[in-house]
Order: sequence, then C-alpha cells, then structure tokens
Amino acid sequence: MATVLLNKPEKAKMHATNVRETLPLGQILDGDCIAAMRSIPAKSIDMIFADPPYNLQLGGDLSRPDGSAVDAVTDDWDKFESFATYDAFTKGWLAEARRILKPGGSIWVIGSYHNIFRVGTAMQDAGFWILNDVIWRKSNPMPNFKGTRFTNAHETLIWASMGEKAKYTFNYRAMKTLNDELQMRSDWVLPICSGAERLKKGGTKVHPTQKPEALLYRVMLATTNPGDVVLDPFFGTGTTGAVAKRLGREWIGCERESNYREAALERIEMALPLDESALKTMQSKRQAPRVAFGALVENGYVPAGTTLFDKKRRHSAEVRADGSIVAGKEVGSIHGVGAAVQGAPSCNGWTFWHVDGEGGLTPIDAARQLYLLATED
Amino acid sequence: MATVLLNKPEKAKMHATNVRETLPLGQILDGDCIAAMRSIPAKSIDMIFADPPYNLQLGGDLSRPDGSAVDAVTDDWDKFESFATYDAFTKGWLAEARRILKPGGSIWVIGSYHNIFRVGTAMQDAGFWILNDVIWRKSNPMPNFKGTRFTNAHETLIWASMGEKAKYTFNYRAMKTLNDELQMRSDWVLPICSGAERLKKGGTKVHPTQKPEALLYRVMLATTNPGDVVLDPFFGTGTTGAVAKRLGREWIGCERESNYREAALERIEMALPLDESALKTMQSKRQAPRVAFGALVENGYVPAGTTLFDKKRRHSAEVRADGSIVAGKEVGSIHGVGAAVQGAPSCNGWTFWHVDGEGGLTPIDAARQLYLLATED
DNA sequence: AAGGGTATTGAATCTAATT
DNA sequence: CAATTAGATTCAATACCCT
Repeated sequence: MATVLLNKPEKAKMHATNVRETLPLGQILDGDCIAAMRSIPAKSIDMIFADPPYNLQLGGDLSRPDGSAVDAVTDDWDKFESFATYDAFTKGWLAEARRILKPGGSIWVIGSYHNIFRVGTAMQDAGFWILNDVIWRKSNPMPNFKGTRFTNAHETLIWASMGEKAKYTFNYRAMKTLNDELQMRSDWVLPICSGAERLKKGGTKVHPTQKPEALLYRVMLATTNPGDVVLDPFFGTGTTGAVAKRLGREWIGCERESNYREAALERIEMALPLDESALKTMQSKRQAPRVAFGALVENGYVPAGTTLFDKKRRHSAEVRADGSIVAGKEVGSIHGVGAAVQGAPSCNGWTFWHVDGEGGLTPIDAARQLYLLATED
Repeated sequence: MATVLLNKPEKAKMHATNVRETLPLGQILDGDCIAAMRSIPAKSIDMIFADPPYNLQLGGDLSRPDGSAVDAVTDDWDKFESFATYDAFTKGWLAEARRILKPGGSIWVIGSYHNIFRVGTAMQDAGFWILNDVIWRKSNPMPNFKGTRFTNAHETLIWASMGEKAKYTFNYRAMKTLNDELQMRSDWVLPICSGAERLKKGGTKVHPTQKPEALLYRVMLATTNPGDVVLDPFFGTGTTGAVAKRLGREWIGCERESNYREAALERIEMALPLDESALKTMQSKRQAPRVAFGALVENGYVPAGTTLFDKKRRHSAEVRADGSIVAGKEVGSIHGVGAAVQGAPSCNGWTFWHVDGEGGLTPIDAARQLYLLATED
C-alpha cells in the first residue's frame, strides 16, 4: 500500500473536505436544536446565526413574543425558576454551537432586553469573545400604544468569536463599500420585515418574528465568505437559508415545527442565487498579493538612486539597489525607516514615501498598483 | 396631652418627610459606593443613575493610522480579576441600590458590551424589572482604527423598576414634546462629551469617561419629577449632580477619588439653568437621513446583479453584493465609476445611473426615494 | 472678520505572516 | 511560542493658526 506523506495543513484541509461531505447542507433538521446539532461533526461550521426564543413558561414550553403574550409568572421565586430554566436552556444550545463551530468561526445571536443580557452573559461564560454588539434600529417599529415606556425600537445582536485570540472573518472593505465609504457602525438602520417579504398564509403571519432578509444579508456579507457553511439552530421560516442561497453560502437549519419547515423550504426554493460576478465584493489590501519594494526597484518602477519624500517634504530618503532606503543614519525597509524618521511605532512606507514627478509628489503605492496591473496573471 | 389620629397614607407621608430630612442632599459621600449607600435609609431614593466601571479588558497600546497614540482607560478602578469578581461587585452594589430605592423608584445603568450583559443579568436576578433598554447612538464615536470590527458607536442603558408590578415615573408627554411630537424611541442620538462641557485641568481631561449632560437630561426629565431625590453611586465628575441642579431635582453622589469629588463640586457650584442653545442639543434632530447605495442593494430595491445604464445607454455597469458597481475595468461606488466612465472629475451616481424597467429607464434616485418612504419614522 | 488648513481627540476588549 | 517584520488603518467635532 502506497504511503502518501502529508504535512499538517494539508491533512487539516483534507479532513475538512471529508467532514464537509457529511454535512446536511441545504437541509432543515427536524427536532430540538440541541439534539439536531449533536448530529453535526465538531469544528465543521463557519458561522452560526441564532434567533432563540426568549420566554420560557414554567411547563418547560418555549414560546415566542407576539406582542400580547405576557409572562404569567408573578412572584419572585417563580421568576428565579424561570430565569434559571432559561439560562440552562441557553447554556445547553451554546455548548453544542461551540462544539460544531470551526476555531475560526463566529456566532451571531439576536434578542431583546427580555433575554439578551442572559444570552450575552452565557456566551462570555462559555468562552466566546464578544467582537461587537450590534443594534438593529427598526425604522418603522410598533408604537407603544399605552405611552408607558419608550417605544421599543431596536433589537440587539451579539457577534462573537471562539475566544480572545481566535481568528474570525470580517470583510471590512465590503462593509465600508456598503456604507458609502464610511466604516460600518455598530448601529444598523433597517426596516422591519413587511410587505411581499413577509410570509403569510390565509392573511395571517406564518411566523411572529420573521427577520428581514436585509439583516441577514449584512450579517453574512460581513462575516462569511462565499461557500462557507452557515447554521441556524432556530430556523423558523428560513430567512437565514434564503439569504445564504442568494449569497452563495451553504446553509443548515434546525426547526421543531413542521409548518415553519414547510414554509421555509418553499421559500428557499424560490430564492434566486446571485451569479458569481455579482457576489464579488471589494477586496481589502490585506488580501491583495504582497509586493516587495525591491521588486519595484529591480523592474525600474522606482530605480535605485531615486530620492523619496514624505508628503510635506519634511523627510527624504534614498533608494538603494536592494530595495532598502537610507535617511541620514537610518537604513532599512520603507516601513522601518518611515517609522524611525517620524519617531512613530510603525509606518506604512507605501503611503508615507513619495516620488517627485511632473504632477508633484506621488506615493510609491501608485507604482505598486502599476506593477500589480502589469504582472496580473 | 392631645392625641392626633393619623390615617395610614398620612403616616407614610410624614415618615417620608422625616427620612428626607436625614438625607445628605447635595453632598458627595466619600468612599466605596456600597459603604456609602449603607448610610442611606431604606426606601428613600426616587431614582438611581449608575455608570459603573465597564471592565474593558484592553490589550496593548493602540495607535491611530497617523501614528499617534490613543489615550485609553487604564485606571485601576476599571480592572477586575475575572468575570466572577466583576459579577460579585455588581451584585453587591445593586443590592444596596435596591434597599435604598423607594418602591416606586427606578434605576438606570449604563454600559458597553464588555459589562452590560452581566449587569443586566444581575439586575434581573436581583428582582428589578427591566422597562426598556435604551441605546445611546453616538453621533461622533471613536473610529475602529485597525479596521477589525464594526465601529463601536453606541452604549447601552438599562432602565428598570423595582419589580413587575411596581409603579414608576414616566413623563410620556415631556418625552413626546422633546421629540417633535413623536413618541420617544429606545434609541437616542447624542454627541459624546467634548468641547466646553468636557472638564479639563492643565489641558487634559479630568475624567476619562465623562458623560454628556444631554444624556442625563433626558434620563431625568423622563423618569423623575421636580424635587425627586436622585442618587449616583459612581459620581465621577458629577454630571448627574449638575443636571439634577439644573432640572430642580435633589442629588446625592458617591465617589472614592478626591480629585473627581473636587472637580464635581466646583462644577455643580457653577451649574446654571439650561439656556436655549443647550436645550436645542437635547432635542432629537430630525435631519434628512443619509442613504447609502448599499442599503438599497441589501434591501432588494436594486438587487445585486442588476445592470445599470446611463440615460442614453452609452455606458453600463453591474451591481455587486456589497453595493460596489463594475463597468469594464472600473470598480467602485456609483459616483466614482460614473465619473470614470465619462472621464469626468465627478459625477452624481444617483441621477447618472438608471435601471431598465417596464416604463423604460428609471434613475436609481427613484429607488432611493422609495426606500426613504419605507424607512421614514 | 471670515474662511481655509492643520492638529488634536474620544469607554477600544483594534494585525498577520514569517522566523 | 516568542520575537521579528511587513504593512494596513480613522470619523466627527473642536481648537488654533494663518491668510
């Protein structure tokens, strides 16, 4: 029998491929989400989006908010019982979620003030590292008819990685593009789910808390890549699945109620996937291929002997044949010398240093872009 | 000796009056807030506003893109050994807060994702009944300098009564007036504390986390009446005291650090009734909402994959998932690509680009108008 | 005086790949 | 795994200096 030697990353990759083939992609698992998640292999999911129910009746039945339902529990002892039961439930499904997430995966949970504080605490206690809490600011909320409180006009999402040092996916550049070239903030203004998007049967809502697709769209675009596997333990009518399909992500759902499952499957069937070109997003420079400054020198884009200046000509440096630069006593990389002359902890030499041309000073980053275009493919 | 018979309400009223006379109104109690609150009689306070340490758990130094350093919160008072330590601290001060609050009083606590979930859980466990969580959306937050997460652009306040059936004060009418005759929502847009309001000594800020008076103004106007007693267990530089004085409320503070106490007393001494200009900043701004093209994409008004044309169909471009558009080699915003294909210095993409519909070409600005109609309050 | 340009700053869990 | 190196990264408001 032939032996093939594999290094560690290759082994991991092959393992991931094998595991992926066993995943129930594009399926809604029937039953309790904890039991359903138990059937998923460990470290196999890229992102989890969870919209857990928030109210736990004493009978052990979970119910969703429908605006009129009020907790029947009244005295303090029962309240404690209720919170304790809810916390145990939260701890249970979070533990399974943690098991099936990849080390570089992340989790989103949405909730309101009834449950989000307990969920957030449980997430921290389970070892998740909160990256942001995000506010979904509803642009057209239900008014508070009685005038007894502030209009409850938002919901809270928590986004967390597997741990303090864990990696995670964040498509910073795509978010910035989506927000007209400003950093995306932690407060998102989006309309509630209504109109044609709202699933109805016989004139009534199929699901009391159907989330808008725009919300999932932003979540997925921000924190997953095409082809990633997204799991939703409280699938409901399948907003997560519909958006995943549209955005070229794989999905898995868990849902106990058959009428929700049916509505979800029908809905996702109708969803149209975007083609590959439309799925492309603005790439960050971090993802662009690295170019050594020395390559520009070798190829004559910035010849040896060129004098570099900072934007205000307060500093200058000379380029040497090996791509190092010299400024007074400082010798080294464009970054190191840039940092040294400024007395700064670090410096991006590509944008700090300029060459003197016909139209004034041009950052050497422009030469890098030219080089990248010329050497593409 | 004459005997005066008093009925029960009169007795309670007299008791309240006597207790009130023993309260350290207009004073800052020196020392740990738990010990300080122990000196306050039970059921004597109308409202508590608490801004406890956030337990930020910051890593190393952080520098801005220009190389300058970020002045972080490094004070000892924000350092806790573990979540367990922080939880014990929270439980301790909440218990005292609960003891001194009147049955019809209420409590506000402000925090960030670092601590607010733990605080909210502790409040529920202590028996407080959450009435709202309120989002302070900062109009000018500190950016995320490294592009690693969403800009942390908000903080969360929790407002709670003494229990599910407990009474509380809510001045619905005042809030509606303050909000241009619309119900006050659970998200408040306010600037951070800066400029003349920010207390400084020798050019540097006295307190690292001074809260804006506008925030306290809205809190107090909404949930207290003139003459009410407001206590702040983490008084700092006395924003609560200054606003209480201006609004005709009584105040009590607790503060360990003498330099904060001194700054606070001096500041409150100077506090004057609010003038017109200050009042204006307290009011909700009804400014025209800015719409990013990306919002139309994620909400399906202009789906990814759509082809855009200029009015005469000389140019076309394709919409991508993140709201960028592609025309040949040009990739970027509707404005940038519009300018590039025309060879123009600038371009209003909203009027330049059109979508092909039943009635011919329609400018994408029409979709923006539709979106605005759907999201208007 | 008005306006333009530049510097400063705010509750921040703030890099990633290679050696 | 720690140390090193390459190199990516900011928005709104205020303050102050200069025409």
